[in-house]
Amino acid sequence: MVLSFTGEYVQKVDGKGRMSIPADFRRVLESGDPNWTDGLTPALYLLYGDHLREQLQVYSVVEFDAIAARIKAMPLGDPNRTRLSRLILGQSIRLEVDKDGRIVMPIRQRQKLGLTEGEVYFSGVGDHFEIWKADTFSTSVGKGLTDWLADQPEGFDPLSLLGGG
Amino acid sequence: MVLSFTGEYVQKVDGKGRMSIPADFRRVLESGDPNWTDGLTPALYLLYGDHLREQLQVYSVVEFDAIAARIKAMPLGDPNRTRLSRLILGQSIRLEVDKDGRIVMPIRQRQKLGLTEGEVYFSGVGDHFEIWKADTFSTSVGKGLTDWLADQPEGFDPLSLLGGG
DNA sequence: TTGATTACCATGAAATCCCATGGCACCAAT
DNA sequence: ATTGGTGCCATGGGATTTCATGGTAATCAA
Repeated sequence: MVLSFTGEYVQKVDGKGRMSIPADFRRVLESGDPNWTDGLTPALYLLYGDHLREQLQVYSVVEFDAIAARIKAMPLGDPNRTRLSRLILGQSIRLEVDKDGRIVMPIRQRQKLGLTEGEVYFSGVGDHFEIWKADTFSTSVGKGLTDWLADQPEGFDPLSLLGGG
Repeated sequence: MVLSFTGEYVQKVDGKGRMSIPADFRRVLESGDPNWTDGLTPALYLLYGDHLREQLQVYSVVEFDAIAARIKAMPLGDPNRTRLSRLILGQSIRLEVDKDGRIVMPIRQRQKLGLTEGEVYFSGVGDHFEIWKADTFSTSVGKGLTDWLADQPEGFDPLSLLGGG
């Protein structure tokens, strides 16, 4: 059974860069780590490529491996393969969740979010989740979404945006 | 468990050509060296063939052996076998990581990167990693990538370049 | 001998481990 | 319903180890 990341959470980051991974997300990471068994802690892949502006992304091991395999399946000379290799493989780190349920995010990645310590915002997006500086998300992204909603007609259902069906 | 090389790191090279292999990469090299056990130091293969312009490549022992085996499996008369032999087998050196986690890169290979001492950039690419002169990478390759990203539409996700599913 | 290479130590910073605490939710028994 | 666990969760502090790096001594080669 493949679990998916849903929900949003705010956690603290201390001076060492430690942050608790929301328990619900840990369950998903565990289910997505082939090497995980009860009692162990799961691994994850933290993406920080240049295509990500103010956020980082986290994938489970199986999801990341699947992406890596698809990159590897592209023709060797393809410039897009090179770009993807640099952005996805080159700009990501494998991290282990520690036994207290935390990861230590390196200083470089924290700086990309615009913080060394403080609060981060986690947002589940199905096959991965995003990490934002809490301030950044609430003032820019969250704001943008509520503004957009305000422009929609009364009784608007976002599910109407679904294609196909 | 086969680990893969991910992430990017900048390290210093001193006048003797010594450079630390990023700790994460050492873990991958260890897992890819059949002769490695706890307490020992792993070996690696440094490729500097003429097909590599301003970079060098490093493969773990198992990965390199696999490539070597595929070359040997080609027909003896095949001119491509000869070419591959020269570029991959002929233009590579086996090195041992020392107990401080460093390798000594010979002067010839450093010169190929355009440096004798200074800073080098490591970039993980899955089954191997690349070594660049730090300046070269940031001004040419890194620059090219960010320029390309700037040309993409707002909210562009590089994963959309993946083929198949 | 002399220059180059290799092995061995030293150090500050950073990362990791281990333990401790308070809070909240869930369950059971009164 | 109230009380008292029991356990997981988020968070903090201190001690310990690892990393990256520089320096010095020993070894090797010509």
